[in-house]
Amino acid sequence: MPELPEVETIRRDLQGEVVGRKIKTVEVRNGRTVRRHATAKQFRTCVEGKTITAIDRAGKYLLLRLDDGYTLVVHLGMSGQLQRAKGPKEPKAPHTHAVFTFTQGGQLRFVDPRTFGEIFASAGPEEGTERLPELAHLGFDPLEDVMSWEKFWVLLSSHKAGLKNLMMDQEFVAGIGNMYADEILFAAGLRYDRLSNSLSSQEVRRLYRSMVETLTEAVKRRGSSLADEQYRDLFGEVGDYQGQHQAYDREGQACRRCRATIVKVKSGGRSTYFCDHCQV
DNA sequence: ACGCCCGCCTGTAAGC
DNA sequence: TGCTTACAGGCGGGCG
Repeated sequence: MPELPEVETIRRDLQGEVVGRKIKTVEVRNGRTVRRHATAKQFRTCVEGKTITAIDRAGKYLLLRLDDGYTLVVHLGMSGQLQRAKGPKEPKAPHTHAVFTFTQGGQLRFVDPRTFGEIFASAGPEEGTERLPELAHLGFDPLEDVMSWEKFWVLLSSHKAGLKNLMMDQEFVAGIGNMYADEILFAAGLRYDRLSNSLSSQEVRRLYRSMVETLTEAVKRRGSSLADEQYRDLFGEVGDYQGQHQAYDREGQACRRCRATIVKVKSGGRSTYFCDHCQV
């Protein structure tokens, strides 16, 4: 499932591949992927004929800036992929739901078997504002928005929630999903069910540092591709961070730090992996 | 305010 | 062997 490191990897790929290109046509091939527009035609008029000027990211959202101030927003959901294609003759993968064709040739395709992803165009951001109204609910971005650990402590203690639930809450911090939440909490030596307002200053510092370092390292390795998921970058290549995982998807295996057995529990309907010895 | 559950959706894998 | 069931989870919404 694409989380911040996977989305950031694709953002960097897009920067080199589609910035400066003009969208000639958009083909919408199913009724679920393009959302927040009355009709697919209304969406098409928002993006056709426009040139992509920059690629930004907010949490797990990709933001393709267009030359008239519009933003083309892409969320990959659980199984979404963006694929670069040379042209219309290249065979389309199953579940190809949107195809952007550039005037200079070449295509950008959105493929998404589980259709949890979405695409929409926004007229924003308004002059003088930074954030799209549709994404106003998102919390700070762990890599884009640097903050002091003291400020992080204030934010943490203003909630009384289980640490994992809070780290996955996109309104608190944007971009962390089930997999990286487990990896971050392992690196910090903290259990998933510790209450956010119960941490010592040392634990807060460790959590903040673990969040930034884990995500940074995962970006360096171009994200995680597990056996049961389909994450691929813009060129169809798998990531390289899954081999570095300490907790996620390692039930029954030895903890790489203390050799105790990694435990799997269900929390809020989600699988949670942790070391009962290293994480307190 | 927070935890928890559901529905959405398909591919894979385990179970009978 | 073949069908059924469980699981994977991002996100929004509802409920206690």
